[in-house]
Amino acid sequence: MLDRLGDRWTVLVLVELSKGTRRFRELERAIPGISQRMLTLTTKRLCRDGLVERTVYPTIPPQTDYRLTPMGKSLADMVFALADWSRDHKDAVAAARSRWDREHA
Amino acid sequence: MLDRLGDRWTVLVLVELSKGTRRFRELERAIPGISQRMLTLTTKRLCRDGLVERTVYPTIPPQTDYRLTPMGKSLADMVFALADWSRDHKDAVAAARSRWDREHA
DNA sequence: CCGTATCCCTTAGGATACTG
DNA sequence: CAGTATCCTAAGGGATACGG
Repeated sequence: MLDRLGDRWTVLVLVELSKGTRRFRELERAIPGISQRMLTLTTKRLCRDGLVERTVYPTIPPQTDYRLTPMGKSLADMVFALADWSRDHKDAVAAARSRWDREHA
Repeated sequence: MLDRLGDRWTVLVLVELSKGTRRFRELERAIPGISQRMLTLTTKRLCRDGLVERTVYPTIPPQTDYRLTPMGKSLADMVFALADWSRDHKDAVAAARSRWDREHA
C-alpha cells in the first residue's frame, strides 16, 4: 500500500479527483507531463484497488467519468496530511540540504 | 518530499530508526533484502535532508550510529499514520482487487 | 565494520501509432 | 474522446570487488 503513494502519478490523480469528478481528458490536462499510457495504467490500478470509480457513457464520442470512492477520499486525506507536513518542513529540509552540500563540497 | 516516502528503503530505514539508535550493520540486518549500496545511499539522503543524524566513532573497527532527528521523528509518525490507514483498509482493498480480477478475467 | 566504485540487467515509463 | 499496442531508452538498484 505504501508503495502506491510512492507513485508520483497516483498521488497527482488522487489530488485532482479529490476536487471532484473528472473525465479522462480532464485528468490528462490537469496533470502536466502525464502520458496517456500512464494515466490509463494509474486510473486502472486505482479502480482495481477500489479507490476510484469509473462510469462509462457509451455516447459518441465516448465519455468516462472518474471519481473517488469513500476509501479513495480517505486516502486522499492522508495525501493532504503529507502535503501539510511537506509544507511545514520545506524550509528546514532545504536548510539541511544546503548545509550538507556546503560541508561536503 | 512525497517521492521520498515513495522509496521503499527510505520508509523501512525510517521505521527501524524510530525504534532507536542503530549502527550501520544493525540496519542492514534489520532490513532484509537491502543491499549495502542502497543502505548507504538511503542513509546519506536522509542525513542530507536533516531527517537522520550520524555519529562516527573512529575506533577499530569503526562504528557509526544513526538516529532520527526531531524532524525525522515527525516524518516517521506520518509513516505510521499511513501504516494504520493501510491496516484499516487492507481487507477492503483485497476485496476490491479480487472482485476486479474476477470481473476482468 | 563501514563504506565506495563498477558492472550489468531489469523495468518504469515516454513517444508514437492505431482502434472503437 | 478514451483507450490499446509496440518500441525504446534512461535509470534504479542488485551483485561483486575493493579500500580505510
